[in-house]
Amino acid sequence: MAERRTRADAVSNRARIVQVARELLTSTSELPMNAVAKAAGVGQGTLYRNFPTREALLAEVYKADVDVLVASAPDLLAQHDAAAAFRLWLDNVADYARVKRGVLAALEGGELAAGHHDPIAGAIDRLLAAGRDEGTLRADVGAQDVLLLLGFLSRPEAAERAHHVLDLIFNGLRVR
Amino acid sequence: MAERRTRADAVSNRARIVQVARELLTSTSELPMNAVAKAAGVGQGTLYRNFPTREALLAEVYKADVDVLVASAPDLLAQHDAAAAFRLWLDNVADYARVKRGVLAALEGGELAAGHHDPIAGAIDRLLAAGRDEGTLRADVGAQDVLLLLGFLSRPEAAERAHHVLDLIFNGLRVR
DNA sequence: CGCCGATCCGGACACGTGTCCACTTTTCTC
DNA sequence: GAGAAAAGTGGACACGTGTCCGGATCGGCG
Repeated sequence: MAERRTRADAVSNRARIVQVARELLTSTSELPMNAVAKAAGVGQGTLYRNFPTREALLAEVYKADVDVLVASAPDLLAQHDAAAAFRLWLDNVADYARVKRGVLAALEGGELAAGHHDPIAGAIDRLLAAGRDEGTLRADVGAQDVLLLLGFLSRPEAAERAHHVLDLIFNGLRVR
Repeated sequence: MAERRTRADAVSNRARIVQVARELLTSTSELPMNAVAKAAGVGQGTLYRNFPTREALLAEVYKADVDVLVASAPDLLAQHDAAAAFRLWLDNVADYARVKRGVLAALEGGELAAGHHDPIAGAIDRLLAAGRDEGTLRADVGAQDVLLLLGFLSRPEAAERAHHVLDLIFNGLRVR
């Protein structure tokens, strides 16, 4: 029995990778995986074992930001009716997206896998449920749908039209 | 003056590339550029000069399909009111997207460049304009917005929810 | 017909991604 | 503390993308 604990060097390696990635992202928005590996002083194998995809790494780097975003949902719900809260939350997402494309990439890697269940999806679910109870948002909408619609934010040309398109999306989610 | 005409071999090469690409796509949905080059018996340079991006190549391959899609817009408008026509057209897009992801990729490469002006955008503009005149579709929507929203179709997990999400989008574009 | 220069060819390169596995290091056990 | 097994390492590889440029090739012209 007695599960072996994870090796000390493994932990520090993982931490150093995230650290290095964060630093690299301050200078450019590029994030070559092999550069991360080299800068962190680890091999490609180590990097990819810790973070199978670039998204996984970005998710870790921007975890804090994502957490703020997720946490803002209940706050908004406390201060506004569900529809307004939802609308405001969408704007928050857009703002984050504009500053750091990475946040977007992170949430796009959305875990469809079992157990893990994406916190962003959770936040959206909350907002949708509130709107549903309130009778202002369509009942046939799931977080998955919203995530799909929000995907446009990752396109580079979306920046300017973002808020307008969000308007259209929001309009479509309201009950008629 | 007297513009030199394009060399005969250049023309045949271009044609052969498209031909080969089409054949490769019948077996798999993958389309490695270097494989195309090799199969067509040309160098990478030649391939990339003719089609700078994979999307450009796909656009050429699926040109016929896209043309059908574009041509269907006026037909639908002739037989239905603008809102219905638009809704039906969106379904057409989704159907094409499901069968051939390539069509999607093709239209996503949407020429923002001058002069060329994307035929798909043209079709959308027509539909939108009709809806605007009719008073059933929002006046503040551009083809660009619709294209952005339609982007979700290229995500692999969109397949099942596609029609539902299109419903939401359509709902958002209607006047309230 | 044959030359000349514009045009086009095509493969070598530089680079990034992601996988694989022989080897090293760490932890546990005694 | 010593030994062994497990856990982790890291760099070589295979592959795909896209660029670049020396040289072959074609079309125009005398």
